[in-house]
Amino acid sequence: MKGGHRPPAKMADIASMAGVSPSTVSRALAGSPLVAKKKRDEIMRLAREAGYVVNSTARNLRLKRTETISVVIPLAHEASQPLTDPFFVEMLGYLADAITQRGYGVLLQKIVPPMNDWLPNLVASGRSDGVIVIGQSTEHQALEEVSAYYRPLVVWGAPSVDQTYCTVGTDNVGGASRAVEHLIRLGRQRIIFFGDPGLPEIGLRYEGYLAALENASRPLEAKHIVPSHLTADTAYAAMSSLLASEVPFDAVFAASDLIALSAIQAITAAGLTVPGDVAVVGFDDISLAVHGNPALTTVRQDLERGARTMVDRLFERLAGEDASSVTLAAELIIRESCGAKARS
Amino acid sequence: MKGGHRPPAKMADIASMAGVSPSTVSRALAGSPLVAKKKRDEIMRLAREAGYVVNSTARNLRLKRTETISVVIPLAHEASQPLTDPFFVEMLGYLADAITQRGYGVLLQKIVPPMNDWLPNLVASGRSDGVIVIGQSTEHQALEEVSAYYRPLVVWGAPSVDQTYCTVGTDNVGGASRAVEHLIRLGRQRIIFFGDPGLPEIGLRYEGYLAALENASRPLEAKHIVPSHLTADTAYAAMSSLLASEVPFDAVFAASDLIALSAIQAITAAGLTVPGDVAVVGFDDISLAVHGNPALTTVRQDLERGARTMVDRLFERLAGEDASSVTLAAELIIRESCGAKARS
DNA sequence: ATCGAATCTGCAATCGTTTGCATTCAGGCA
DNA sequence: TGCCTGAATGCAAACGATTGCAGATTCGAT
Repeated sequence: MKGGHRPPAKMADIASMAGVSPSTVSRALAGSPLVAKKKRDEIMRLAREAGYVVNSTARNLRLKRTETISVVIPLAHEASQPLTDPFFVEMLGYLADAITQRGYGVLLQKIVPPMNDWLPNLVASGRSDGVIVIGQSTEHQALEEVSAYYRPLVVWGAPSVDQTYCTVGTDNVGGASRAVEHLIRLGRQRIIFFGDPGLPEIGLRYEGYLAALENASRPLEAKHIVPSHLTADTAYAAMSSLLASEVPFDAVFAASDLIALSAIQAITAAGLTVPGDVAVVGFDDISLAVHGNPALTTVRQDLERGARTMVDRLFERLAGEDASSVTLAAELIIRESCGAKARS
Repeated sequence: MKGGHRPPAKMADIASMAGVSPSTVSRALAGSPLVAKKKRDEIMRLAREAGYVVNSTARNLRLKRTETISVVIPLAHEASQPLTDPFFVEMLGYLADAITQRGYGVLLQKIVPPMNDWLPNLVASGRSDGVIVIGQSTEHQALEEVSAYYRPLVVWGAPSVDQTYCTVGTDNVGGASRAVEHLIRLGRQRIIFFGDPGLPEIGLRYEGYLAALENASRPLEAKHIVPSHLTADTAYAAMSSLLASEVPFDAVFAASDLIALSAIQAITAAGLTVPGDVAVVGFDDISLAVHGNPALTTVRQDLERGARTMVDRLFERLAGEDASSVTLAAELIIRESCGAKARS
């Protein structure tokens, strides 16, 4: 029935079965009206019964396209660790959906930045028709260079002034300041920024944090910033040592949910309560945030929409249009992790 | 320098630059000793400067291989939801690592099971040299059929008697019974099995659960089993209604960490404590387990090793060897979620 | 019967590599 | 000089599809 055993059938095989030329088979399978309906159906039936599927390598070569999109995940931090960050992963899932829906394949690429010409090479290899990069990480320069001559490239992240490549991202500044304003409104006095402002997106969140403090005429004390890489483990350690250092604080604005959740653990482990002693706000709204204990107040990035937008933009660019960068709104999601302060 | 602008250079271009034939360029780039060292270096230099990269589509066609592995994720439950299950995702990460290390690409495929001939089609399309399926889900039949004629196929999951395809998986029975024995040793009286024994792997975990109870001469009460699909949301709801139903229990053995974490939330939300009132054990040891609140006691599946094993097996099969199924040991990881019982 | 148009179908070139085989060339030896 | 060997190179045929163009067939109308 669905056979296709030893060497998989090729178009010529189907052709001789049907007593026609390969051209006709090709046209028939493409549903071309050039071949008579009756013969077309007959050929399709034969092909199905033989379990024939066109060889996409050959097809791609002839058509000069691959119907495949590369999704690359640059892992600046986390060394060679397997992609563990839920943010990447959720984004990847949505991207896979959006790309698959268009009938394209998803080629997954992990990049650990000491690699040098990965982007130009990826582009030149012709393995995919377009490239989506999740996060600029430290690769701004490489992205900039390639985008000068390669159109179908879309990057998740923050737009910057000197940048020509197309980004899609969340309003980091606005989202962050809304979160911090919320903490201030709740009466929190000393709000820590927990994250590494050196990375493009985090830098913007830091800006939003500063803006909110300034707006409320709160002075910034330097020790309220904690540069920290974005892994769960380092975040836990950083928070623990911060707690041990006896720097006083009653709120934490974490640059991502992942480190926010780690921070909560560290705080709880130190015998304090969240939100009683310390309020915590995250950023991202990964699916775990709502399941955290306590559930995490956070700034929501709409990844589904973001992913769809990136894919839309990418296909516009594939079609020759000149899609430009987009910034998506961020939404503050209020949950339990920054409720009422304990009286002391 | 690294140029390659309009139409990307082809081999013939490099050939004419170097004043040789494409054959020579091809051989030079492959490092063949057939072309004189001096000329070889010259050609390589030229190619690098021109930013030339061989077109892999053409190469693949000629060589009849793609240097790409398909990784497919069947989503039996969760409808069309984007891959959110951390188990899949961690596995995917490790697989991507192992595959990339061999210089192969990773083609990601999400399957939502009402699709019919996805596997035969995937295999026949020639887009990849081999296929790894993460979880048998409900697709046992399809796997069985295809494996009859297609060798390079490896599946994560449980081996079953009538099965010819190659699986790699954890010792579900042993792991589960060790977990339940641990609960019994801690003095827990009524242990719920929380999960859907209908799925292959879960079924084995259920077997282990039964075996442990039987060993301890504990009777099984039917209401101690909760069939439940594996999403975080449905698990929360199921646990909530179980708590509301006033069925008495003091321990839960959850079929996965994901639903274990949800269960903990539901239990906490109902005003009970973990592990004081209810002890909870999970299965998988996803990276979140250790960061849970409380940290989750669980049966560890060594996904890194599992992924590597799958890839090893796959490449053996690609090489024509006849790699057979493997079962990996499971390890009980004791953390906070099933400590001492509260006295009542 | 002849012609024209309308339908189908097949030929052959093409996509960019790789590689078996033939060819060229240089140099060594008789 | 002539011949042979070996190293280095190029020719041309794949790989398996798609498609412009030309050829074949049918049919109706004159």
